Amino acid sequence: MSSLTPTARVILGMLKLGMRTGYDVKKAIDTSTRFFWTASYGQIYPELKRLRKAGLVRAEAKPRGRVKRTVYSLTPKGERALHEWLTDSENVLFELRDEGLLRLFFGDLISREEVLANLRVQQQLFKMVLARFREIEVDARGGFADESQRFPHLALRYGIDFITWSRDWYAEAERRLEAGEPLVELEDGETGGRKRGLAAR
Amino acid sequence: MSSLTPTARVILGMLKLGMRTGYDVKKAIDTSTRFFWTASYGQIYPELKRLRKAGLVRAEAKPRGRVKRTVYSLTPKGERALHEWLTDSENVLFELRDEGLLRLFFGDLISREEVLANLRVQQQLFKMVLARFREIEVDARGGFADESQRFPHLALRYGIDFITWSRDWYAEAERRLEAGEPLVELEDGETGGRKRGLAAR
DNA sequence: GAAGGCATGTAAATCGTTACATGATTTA
DNA sequence: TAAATCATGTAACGATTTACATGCCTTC
Repeated sequence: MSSLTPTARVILGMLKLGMRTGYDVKKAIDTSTRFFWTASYGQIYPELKRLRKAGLVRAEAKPRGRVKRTVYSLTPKGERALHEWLTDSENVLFELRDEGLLRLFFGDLISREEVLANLRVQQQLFKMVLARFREIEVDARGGFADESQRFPHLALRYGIDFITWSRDWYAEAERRLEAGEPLVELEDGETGGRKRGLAAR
Repeated sequence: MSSLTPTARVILGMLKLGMRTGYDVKKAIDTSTRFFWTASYGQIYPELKRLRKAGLVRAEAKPRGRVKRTVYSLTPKGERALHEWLTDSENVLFELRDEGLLRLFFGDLISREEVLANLRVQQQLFKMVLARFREIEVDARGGFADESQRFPHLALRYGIDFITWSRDWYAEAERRLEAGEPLVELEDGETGGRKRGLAAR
């Protein structure tokens, strides 16, 4: 099992992808993994120091003019730890915290109109997120999206596709609630009977 | 804006849905919102005490035999706070932490075979999650799924549909990587040109 | 009589955000 | 010359998990 802290995982990867300073790493996170893996300065700088003490990264003072600046890179030990984590399939962390869904869960406690309003607000939020994603996708041409770095783009695609799917799911839920149709379809049998999800198309 | 802590939100809702003890609330969370909203005993019991001090819930000692037992219910103030939160559209919390995606993001740092292995492991995990979800959906007949409580079932449906979608997305990514096809399709124009997501069907 | 479920709690550790502080360099 | 960006860091607070501790009641 990998013993890297959550923040260490993204730091080591970003350093390997060419980021050099803590500031760089933070910027890269904010423009790429932010949707599914965040980290703040309050995590990054202390973690870089821990990683240095543990011998996974080396630090070099590389001031730019009079500005102090520390450039980090992976040690062989850090390379090994990164590769080990990337190919380890135990306990893959997956956490979701979705307040919109929690509200939907409690939909029976408010009026139909209030639920409809919530469903519409959610769709608006998804549309705003999508707009931001699309900007990033265009910007990214200069950043990660060259031949040797296809996967950052693929992960971004997952984000766009997921939010699109989710927006459509909410739209369908709204439509059904408005039309007075059953919210969830009845099961067909256990086997083979491909269960049509609410937003299946 | 709602000032309820994350744990308070789910506790108040669960009490309103009929849960009575801290233990009940925990069990309800574990069998229903766990996928998108968790809470541990270490959160729930202290939070119940805070809510009582704040006057949002009342606590009655209702021992069962010799076992001490505290039964909670909402005060009018608690009802108001719950309703306010359920209909408040500011700052809707959405957080995702997905290690599988982070690994995919760093796919350029490992071999094609290793990426394929990761994609397959992810699909297996999704299938296991789906199996658990389906059990819950069947069990839930006795719990939430009566006429007056349709929305818990709908939220569960979202979970099932989402994981199903995600599994399919990973399957398509695997297929493309195996076939040597481009991982992300090129854009067609800005307008109207319905961008086909990787796993669109 | 053993196992599992009901029930309540705390302590320690970890994880993470937010707000603050500082100052140089580059660009408009 | 003002604003944005580069760059590093800390302190306080808040959220959360894990592990531990306890003991009764119900079902097999």
